[in-house]
Amino acid sequence: MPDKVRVRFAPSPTGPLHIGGVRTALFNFLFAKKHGGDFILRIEDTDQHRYVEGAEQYIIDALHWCGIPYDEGPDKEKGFGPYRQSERKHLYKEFALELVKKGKAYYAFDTNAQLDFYRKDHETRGKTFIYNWHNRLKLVNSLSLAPGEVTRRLEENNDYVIRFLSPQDEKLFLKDIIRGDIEIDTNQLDDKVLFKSDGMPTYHLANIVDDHLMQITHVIRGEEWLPSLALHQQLYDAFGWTAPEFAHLPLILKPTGNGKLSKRDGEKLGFPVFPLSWKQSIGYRETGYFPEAVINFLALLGWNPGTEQEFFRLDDLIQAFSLERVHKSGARFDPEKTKWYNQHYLQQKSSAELAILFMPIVLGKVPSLDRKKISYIETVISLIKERATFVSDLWELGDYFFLAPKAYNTADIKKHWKQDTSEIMKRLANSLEGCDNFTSENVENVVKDWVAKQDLSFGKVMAPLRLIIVGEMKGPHLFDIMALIGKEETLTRIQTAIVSIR
RNA sequence: GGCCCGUUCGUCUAGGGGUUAGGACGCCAGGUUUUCAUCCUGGUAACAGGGGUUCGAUUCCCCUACGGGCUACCA
Repeated sequence: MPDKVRVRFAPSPTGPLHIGGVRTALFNFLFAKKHGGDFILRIEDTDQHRYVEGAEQYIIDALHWCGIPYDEGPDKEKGFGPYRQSERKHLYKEFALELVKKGKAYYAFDTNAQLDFYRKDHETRGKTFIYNWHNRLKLVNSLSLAPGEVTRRLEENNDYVIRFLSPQDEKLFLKDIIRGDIEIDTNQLDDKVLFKSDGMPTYHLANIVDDHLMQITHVIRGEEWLPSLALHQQLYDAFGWTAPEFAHLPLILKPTGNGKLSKRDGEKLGFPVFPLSWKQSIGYRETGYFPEAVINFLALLGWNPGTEQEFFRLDDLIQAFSLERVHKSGARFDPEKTKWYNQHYLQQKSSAELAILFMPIVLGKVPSLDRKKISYIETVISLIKERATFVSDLWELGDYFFLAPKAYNTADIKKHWKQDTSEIMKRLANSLEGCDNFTSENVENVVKDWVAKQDLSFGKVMAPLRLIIVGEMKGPHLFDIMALIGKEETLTRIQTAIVSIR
């Protein structure tokens, strides 16, 4: 690789970036950083009709949250800008005209209505209408019209588009880093519109011009672009430019059913497809996923290092990444594995980090809680975090550290609360009363000594005691819980239970 | 329909002419535990089918099937 590697992520601001787009951005970023190159964000907003307010900012925010920084972009001018195609509008027409001059493209005056008619008509006859060599002379364009007529139409400001003149009977040999060699017969290709009647370029033209001007060395994009590769290669050739190398990424497929993952699957199947929330659709961030988990999961979807390593942080990915190890086939999205990754990264975080994230949730449930009790929350988290996948799980897992049980699990009562249990608990409470230094160890000793003297089994005492303190048969070491909520609260809970159970 | 790309456990995947086809998620079972979970151990489960090539094919080639993408003055 002689030149400095420069790659770009070029989303269209037609809505929120979805998880497939994030992965495309990620792979671009990884490739750039692996080779010490630059990663560029370019906004492809050439379609004014589909422009969605806020989408561009969403893309920027999403990349930021994911931890995928770009070296150049709309808000990071580095001499190759502007990075928004709408602001580069003035550039494209002369390039389109250059191709017309070279005989590589031509004017076409067909109206949408005419074209629609041809398409529908062909369809009803079981055929496909393709605007190319076999019918372009029967259509309304500068190839079929007399030169004077073309000039007249242009002078009268008739609507026109500029189409690429796709060659006849040629074989194209294309190269893709992931897929290898691809052979295409140009007779199958259509004369794609390069320049629209609204004065804007189409994706194809703008893309090639900008990639060239921005000195992009590698184009890494989704597989949906593979059919356009032939056109793009021909465009580079027509301009006399050296084409970048191409890599087409396999698509991310729906977890179940057919087709690629779509924006609607999230709501239907109950998992996020967007990094951040967008209107009604909840995002990964808001669901409680850590960006590390999302990145790790996404990286392993369609790529793997060839080792058995499963956990990668961004820096590890940069080290290990290579396009050669990207798969050819589409990968089904698996929400379960994403959760597993999140659980892993949650475990990696310290109780102090988690306490900061958990605090607002606790405050929401117990508004009266002393904000200074962050160290208490930290201790709680250290006891329960190993069973959590999300920060939000922490409440369900440890609510009894903050509030006395409102009810007791009926199945557990049936199983563990016998005739004499109330009496036993009453006596246990008495002996606990005498425990002055209420630490986990001391409480444990007191209870054990007491049990030994009573001719009772330890289990027969512990089960109902857990029911009293927690409300059901769950949670960490019971004496840790008792010590943490304190002697007074422990005794209160025992009293409450004796009165309310049976 | 046409064109292009693909196909290893349910899912993500390793592997690659001779392997007991490996790992991970999930699921199941056992162990640990005062409970639940964690954790540990084990188990379940795959080379789409048919032809070649070859001493030998899951691996290479062809066909079929299936899956995916594209087929706009959208990107």
